[in-house]
Amino acid sequence: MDATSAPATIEELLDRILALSDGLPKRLKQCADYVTANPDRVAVSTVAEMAEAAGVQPSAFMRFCQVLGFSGYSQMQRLFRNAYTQHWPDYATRLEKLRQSSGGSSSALLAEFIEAGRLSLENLAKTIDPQTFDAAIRTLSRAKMVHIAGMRRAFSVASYLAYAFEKMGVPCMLHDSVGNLDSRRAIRKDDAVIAITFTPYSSETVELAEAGRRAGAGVVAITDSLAGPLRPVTPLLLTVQEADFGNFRSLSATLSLSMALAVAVGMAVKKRRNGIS
Amino acid sequence: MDATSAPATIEELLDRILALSDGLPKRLKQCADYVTANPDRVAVSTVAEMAEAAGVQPSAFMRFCQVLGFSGYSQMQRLFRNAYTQHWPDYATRLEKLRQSSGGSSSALLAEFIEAGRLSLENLAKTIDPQTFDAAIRTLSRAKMVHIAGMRRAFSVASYLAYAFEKMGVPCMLHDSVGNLDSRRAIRKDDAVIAITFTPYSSETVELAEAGRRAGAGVVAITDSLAGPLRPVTPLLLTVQEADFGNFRSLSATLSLSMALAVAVGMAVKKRRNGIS
DNA sequence: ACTTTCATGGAAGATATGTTCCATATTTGG
DNA sequence: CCAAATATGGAACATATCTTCCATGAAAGT
Repeated sequence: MDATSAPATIEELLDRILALSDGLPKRLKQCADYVTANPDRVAVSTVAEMAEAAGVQPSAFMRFCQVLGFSGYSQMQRLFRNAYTQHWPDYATRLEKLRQSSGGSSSALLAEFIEAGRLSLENLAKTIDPQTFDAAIRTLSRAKMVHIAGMRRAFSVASYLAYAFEKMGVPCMLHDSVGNLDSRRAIRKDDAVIAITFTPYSSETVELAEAGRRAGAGVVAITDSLAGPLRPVTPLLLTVQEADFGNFRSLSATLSLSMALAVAVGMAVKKRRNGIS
Repeated sequence: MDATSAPATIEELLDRILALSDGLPKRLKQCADYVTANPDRVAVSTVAEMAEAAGVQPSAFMRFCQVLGFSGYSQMQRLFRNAYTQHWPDYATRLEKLRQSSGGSSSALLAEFIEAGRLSLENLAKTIDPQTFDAAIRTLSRAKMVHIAGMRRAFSVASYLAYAFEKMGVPCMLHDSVGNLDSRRAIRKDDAVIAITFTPYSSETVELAEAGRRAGAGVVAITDSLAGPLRPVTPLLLTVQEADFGNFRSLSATLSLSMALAVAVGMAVKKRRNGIS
């Protein structure tokens, strides 16, 4: 018989999962992963639901509970049900609560940023022009190499794009100013440049885009205004209006756009390769 | 027969309770009062428990549910459970479908990413624990220097944090692997580390957080699981579940959280300085 | 290659929970 | 004060859910 007794708190439970999870059989590991990633669902789900979500049989999930020291799923669930009260089911109400939470203004701040993000996303869905988006994808997917430029706040977007392109197998180069190297010369005729900049526009980014244009490369811009400094450089302007909150722009919309762009380009590149070969 | 159909949302339900409650028999009114006062309990309690808490018999509570238009307690409970359980759509298969439908319009792809972002934000609002958030802010604002660690996809978050801290006048250092320098030694006792990593966790980030802990620095983690490798390192875990879309995490929630964190810390630091001076 | 041990999936059995029914109590209207 | 209508409590019934068991399949060690 297992001498280990049941965990008394969720922390204990998570500690125990962490301690055991390396030496666990495949299916039980699946359970462990799912529970640690979605601990909140335990309170409101049946074993059958949990098992399905974790991709195992109910009986496997039962074994998982027992390995942890519980008599069964019910006992484990009791732990989560008792600790449940904090989370409030409805988004609107919950947000309202965050905003008003008297414990300090920090939660209210978070609520504002969340709302700003949501507004930005909604706005993006409404304002994006599918034709420009498609054209941008075509341009980027034809390029031998994609150069990515973004400074300051746009740098996080640029670095994400680099990550995503890399993951999708699209050759790319992230231009940063480490060591103050001037890498403009690296852009060639059959490359493409993707420039990201917002007011106040960063001159380095604009210059890189211009260099790309001079070299005959395709240029795609992600920016916040149709009339910005990138307008003369390229017609492929993807504009994103982000809701800002006290000088901090949400970036949610910009990042979603970037992800979609990266994935679409990656898919197009793959299709092109298969088509040619 | 009651022509009224079951409420479809929790708001509707509460509205209906409010509308009916004046003309309700004594026991049913007790039920109404208890439910409006503790709506969160419905998702995790049995009828018997609810009835006892409301001071009535289970059968009375059943009648209450039926007066509201539900077939019984289960149906009403389903409302609360569904509202709580975030059912992320199955993005993996959706992406596959998009890929296969050769016409696969890129706008549809973008729409999916926007939707993923929106869901992530809503989920963040529902699951964030204000107390942990506040504690994280306190820890970071007391630090002489904030060290930021994040690799791969988390790097864009890290770089944004660095930008925001910089802008708020908080001394910070972004740890990247440029030149493969080992910068762990730079962490001192009265510093703090903010480590960002998601499954599959990056060992460099975890190591940096551990180094911080050993040095006696405060450690704050932004991650996706309560039981990840950062759990043994610090209790200050800010967990964010992002909707995945074909292996691409939305990051909207993570970034909103990061912005709020940066601004709150910046404000706290300024207050501290003014208080001391 | 064989045996032993362990993990797995499915289905059958046990239990808890939801639901209904009806006799009794309470209220309402004459 | 009486009769009709309605509300109430408790127990019986039905169902969903948990839990266990065992035959099968996979892995590890000899």
